[in-house]
Amino acid sequence: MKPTVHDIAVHAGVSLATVDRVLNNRPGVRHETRAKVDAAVAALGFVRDMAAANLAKGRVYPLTFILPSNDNSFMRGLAAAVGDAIARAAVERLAIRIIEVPAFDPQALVAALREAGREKPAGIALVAVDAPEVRAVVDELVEAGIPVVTLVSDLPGSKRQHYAGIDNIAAGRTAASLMGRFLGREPGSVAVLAGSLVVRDHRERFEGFRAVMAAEFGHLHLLPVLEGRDDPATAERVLREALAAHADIAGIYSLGAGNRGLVRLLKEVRRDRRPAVIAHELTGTTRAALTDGLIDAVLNQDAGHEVRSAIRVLKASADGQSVVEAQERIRLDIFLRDNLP
Amino acid sequence: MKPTVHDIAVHAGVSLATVDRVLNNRPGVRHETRAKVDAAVAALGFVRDMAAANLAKGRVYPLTFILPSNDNSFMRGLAAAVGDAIARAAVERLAIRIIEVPAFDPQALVAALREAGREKPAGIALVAVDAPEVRAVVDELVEAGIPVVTLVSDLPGSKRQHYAGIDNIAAGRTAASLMGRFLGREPGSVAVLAGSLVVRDHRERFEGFRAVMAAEFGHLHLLPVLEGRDDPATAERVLREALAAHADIAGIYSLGAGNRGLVRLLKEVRRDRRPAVIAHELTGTTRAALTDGLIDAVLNQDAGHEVRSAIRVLKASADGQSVVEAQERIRLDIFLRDNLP
DNA sequence: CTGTTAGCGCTTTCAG
DNA sequence: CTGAAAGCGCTAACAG
Repeated sequence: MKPTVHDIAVHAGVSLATVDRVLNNRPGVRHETRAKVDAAVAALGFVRDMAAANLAKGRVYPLTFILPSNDNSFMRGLAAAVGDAIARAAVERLAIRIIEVPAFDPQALVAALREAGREKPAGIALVAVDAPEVRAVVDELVEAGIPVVTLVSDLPGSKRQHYAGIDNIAAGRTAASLMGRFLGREPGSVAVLAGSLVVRDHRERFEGFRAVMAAEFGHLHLLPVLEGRDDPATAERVLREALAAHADIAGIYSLGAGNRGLVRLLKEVRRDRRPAVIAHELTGTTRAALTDGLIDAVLNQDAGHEVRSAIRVLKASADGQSVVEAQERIRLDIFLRDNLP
Repeated sequence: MKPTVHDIAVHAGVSLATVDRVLNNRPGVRHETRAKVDAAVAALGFVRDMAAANLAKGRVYPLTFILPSNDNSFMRGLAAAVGDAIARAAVERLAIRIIEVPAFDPQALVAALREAGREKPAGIALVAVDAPEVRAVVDELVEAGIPVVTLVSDLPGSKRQHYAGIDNIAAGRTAASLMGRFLGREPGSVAVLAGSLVVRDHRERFEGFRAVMAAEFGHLHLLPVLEGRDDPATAERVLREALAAHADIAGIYSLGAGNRGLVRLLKEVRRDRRPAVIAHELTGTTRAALTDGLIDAVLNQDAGHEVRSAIRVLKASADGQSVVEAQERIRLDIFLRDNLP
């Protein structure tokens, strides 16, 4: 039978209360007593029953999610995933609160983090904006003992516990490999449509894409990055101009959002002259385009998985437990017409 | 505050014991009483605290995994994943038992299922062999109230609760799409290396592959399937013969195991004459070959995810709970050199 | 058929 | 600094 606190108490010759104090590193226990308990724990191979502990404590995990109020399909999906988590909140002892902040606004994010921190939640998840002041507050929070994880967009160099998102450099490299393979040996130009290169994910994707294109597919010419601001209309306009200016565009890599504009444009292109197209995020638009043969591949991150992972990590971190590493690695999904979920 | 059994008891004007009886559909409660309790549950929005219930019951979930004693990398990985689960068994209230059976042997599998069933576990997971007698025992077990899930290889038409594995037809289709794209417009032959077409996964992958090749890439010629018996030496031999017989082989789809033989052979081929190669399962061999540029893409299923999913589903099924559907869909991973984990 | 009572393993007052 | 006792939400005998 698995040993319980009771067994530990007997073995160590102390009371339950003392065992509990030691187990939870609470003050008010003599060094020697502590040692006796530790010895008993080791001797009996005791592992705490977290479920019972949580029951006794009536513990709930107040978690705060800070999400950009960006209105694109992906962010809506992310918000929906958090909503799903809220639906399961009762049974998982969660109390999830969402704070919305304007996108790409470091100041707003800092303010939101401060606000979140004041309520001393069991953990905070945020879609990071890569700015020094954000890094500073995150570090403060972590040092104050509040676990923080970044979601979708990371904050490297900060003290955040974990990043629940894909490797964007690998995503860009993968896109380049696929593009190169799809285009074959004939020369041509490749256009890249980003939201904005001031955003870290987009910059990293481009970086990875550029690197592999240069190293492996020298016969393809990479055009200057087009910035579509994640906005369908803008994306359509800049792409239309690019297509007009460069007759030899054989491929398009859309690494940001706003793919509705891209797809509208693609529909106008004669089927046999359509470029190879790789886009990000499986949404209604990209899924339909994939099915219709307008887009050739979609690189995706699973928002549901990211949110569940963030929650698992925050919970575990809140009570000093470890996680199944492999389970928390967010995968880059590659969707073709044939393996749509 | 969340309502508890106590609140229900008061609201319904009955005792705790009666509430418990109703909640667990235990016999010995008058219809009217039952209705009162149900009403109270609905009125107060009561949700049972499974953690507390499990604590009171001292519940553990004895689960039985029936795995083939096949010695290939993938099956070893699967066994390792079950091993990881066993390591976490204590904290998750699991008692996992593994039964090994000879691969592809319906009789042995039937015997193992019978044996597993006699111990009345909380659930059974098996790598199915697609045979009527297996289907029959599985159905018996399910009807006897033991949840059953198939792992990696499904048993369609049976009463199994769930299939924790990839869609193999989609996998084959995806392989074909990639192959077609990789090869471009020039004609050529494509070889398919299977373990054996009597195995359902392999048959389905081939089916999907063939369908897309025929529909989309008519200029490519699909050679008759080679059966390598998931054995490196055999695979190497049959492939070598095929390459000798058909000088125009431009692509190889290896949809089974035994890729060590394939890779050995590929190393002999002059770099500029190397065919496009797509294989299944990310193992040491395929990973290295991917890195070295000998294999172009690897389709993979995450054994760890499959095992964790099977456990979640069995547990949930054992106590009549529902699962997060999206979380239990096993994805087909596509790995290129650039997105290796 | 229904209620009472004593736990499950851990935490938490409140006294010593 | 340490211990005794009550209780988290639920279940399981055992009586009625």
